[in-house]
Amino acid sequence: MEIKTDIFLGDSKEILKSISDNSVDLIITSPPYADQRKNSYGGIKTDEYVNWFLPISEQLLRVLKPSGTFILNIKEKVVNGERSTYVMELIIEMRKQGWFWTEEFIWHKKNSYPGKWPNRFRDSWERLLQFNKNKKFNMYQEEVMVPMGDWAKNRLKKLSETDKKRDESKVGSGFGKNISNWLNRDKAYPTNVLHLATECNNKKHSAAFPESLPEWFIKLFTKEGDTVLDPFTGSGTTNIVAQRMNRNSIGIEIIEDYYNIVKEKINSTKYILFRQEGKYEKTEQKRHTAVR
Amino acid sequence: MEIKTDIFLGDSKEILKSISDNSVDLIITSPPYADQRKNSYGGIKTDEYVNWFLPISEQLLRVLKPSGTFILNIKEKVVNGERSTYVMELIIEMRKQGWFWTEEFIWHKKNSYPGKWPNRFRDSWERLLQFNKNKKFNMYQEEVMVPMGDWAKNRLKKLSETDKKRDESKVGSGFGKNISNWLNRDKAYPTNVLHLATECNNKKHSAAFPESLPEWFIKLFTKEGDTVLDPFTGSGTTNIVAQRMNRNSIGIEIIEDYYNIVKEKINSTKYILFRQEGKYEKTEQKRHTAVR
DNA sequence: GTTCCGCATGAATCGATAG
DNA sequence: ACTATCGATTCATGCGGAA
Repeated sequence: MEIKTDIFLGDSKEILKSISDNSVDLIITSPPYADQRKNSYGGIKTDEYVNWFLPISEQLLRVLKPSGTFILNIKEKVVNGERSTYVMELIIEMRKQGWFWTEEFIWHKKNSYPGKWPNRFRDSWERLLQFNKNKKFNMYQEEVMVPMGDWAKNRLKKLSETDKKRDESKVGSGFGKNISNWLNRDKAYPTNVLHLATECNNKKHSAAFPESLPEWFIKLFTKEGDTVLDPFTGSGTTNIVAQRMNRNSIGIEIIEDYYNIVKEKINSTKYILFRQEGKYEKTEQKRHTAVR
Repeated sequence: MEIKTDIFLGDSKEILKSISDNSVDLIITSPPYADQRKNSYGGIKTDEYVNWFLPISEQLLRVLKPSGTFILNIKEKVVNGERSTYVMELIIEMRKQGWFWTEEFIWHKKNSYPGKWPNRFRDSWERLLQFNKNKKFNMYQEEVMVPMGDWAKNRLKKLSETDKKRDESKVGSGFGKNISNWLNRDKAYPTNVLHLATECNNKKHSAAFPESLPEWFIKLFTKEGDTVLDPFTGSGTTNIVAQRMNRNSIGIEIIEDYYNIVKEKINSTKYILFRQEGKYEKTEQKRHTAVR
């Protein structure tokens, strides 16, 4: 099997035009959030955000397969003591474009940014908006089943054994990091609230989401050999995870420095022999118990 | 001190007109959600929901004190495989009325309703929208502080004691837990994600939220002697909790059966002995941690 | 090799200060 | 008056170094 990973340098709005209709199984991205500051990464102003994004979502609608899914990670900023409404306006406008707004997952960021203010608490969650092209779409729910039981106890177990599991933590994380418990035969379907910590290590790109986030959705909405697209690929997390999980992927990045970083980290083609596929199976313990 | 609890029978839109301007410190309510079925409780149709609610929120804006807060518990239903957009439209329209949309808390329902669907997971969260009349409002953050979640330091110390404390720890965000064991210096401010279970005892009113929900917001946004309003009081949870916490409260319910149930459960006046106002302010925090 | 502890830092926000 | 910049605040997490 041959897995292709294509990273493009340029503006998504333009680059997307070169991608075929109905060719992508999953789009997952975390676009630059609206920001009033001018010099920040991709700083689109709040009141321009919807108009900036709509031409891109129009292209995304075109390239997505009818059975595909679009996951949009976004959160509105506080402006003048108030939450902005551009995300809500965006949802409403995207529906007019033809998107179905199927679901809103919540990403609960367990380690949110600290701070103390007189009128609000720390912001500890982000939206993961699920859009679809049709009401019927591919969803492999069994791939992301979680062990039954009290979530609180589970989390505590994980935390007390964090040190032991340090090495496995990056590979395994479906919901969090506890892989050893996956041998339990009693499993349940997850809910639409995801508990993941942000990765606060030395990424050069400030806005990377944790690998477990794209990993979870790639498991849920694609199978091996499918194609994943991230039109704001940043440090390339989506593409790296996709390649590791034997999915073809496309990444687009407008900033040359990030583009170069990603190009260095990823080979454009990954050849999988039978042996290597077996190796992947061993690393991803969850797949063993999942129903194909 | 005398605490008054007034329950009214009738339509909120009308009853609210009898309440004075700028007289309420906190409005917290869980209105009937939109529903396509006609015979369900308060079944307002999806596409009529915003127009149905706006006259009520207009009255709420009038009766709320400038320093007050409005907490709206709501979640959009799935209609034809899609999330409805009426909540977002409502937020946008309420801002036009003059409300500030300060924040959106997430209520993570740890024990969400069971079920399995081919195209979605269990819905395990609801919105708690915070609206304000001014950008400055009363907020008593210390009242809802939670124990520090730094288990790393305590991991392998005092295992037995730690285990006991863990159940009350950060995962619960202070809901339904015994706060008396907390030490002041071990506390942290909470985030905008609230973790609490729905109460699954068979209330006659189907849409009751758990007592810990209004309790948390009453602690956060009011002090003793303040006034709390629930324009859709249902089984009276908000008023019962408010009275127990020595807050005046107003409840409005349109369905006579519920109204009667609440009237039976609550005395309209509660007299509190031996309260010294002067001492109260300084010892407020200790009192709360001691009593609860 | 494991366990323990210190520390940097992360899609933040407000309010004060400077231009 | 209005905008741009900066410091203070604050805590879960994972990494690195030490025991």
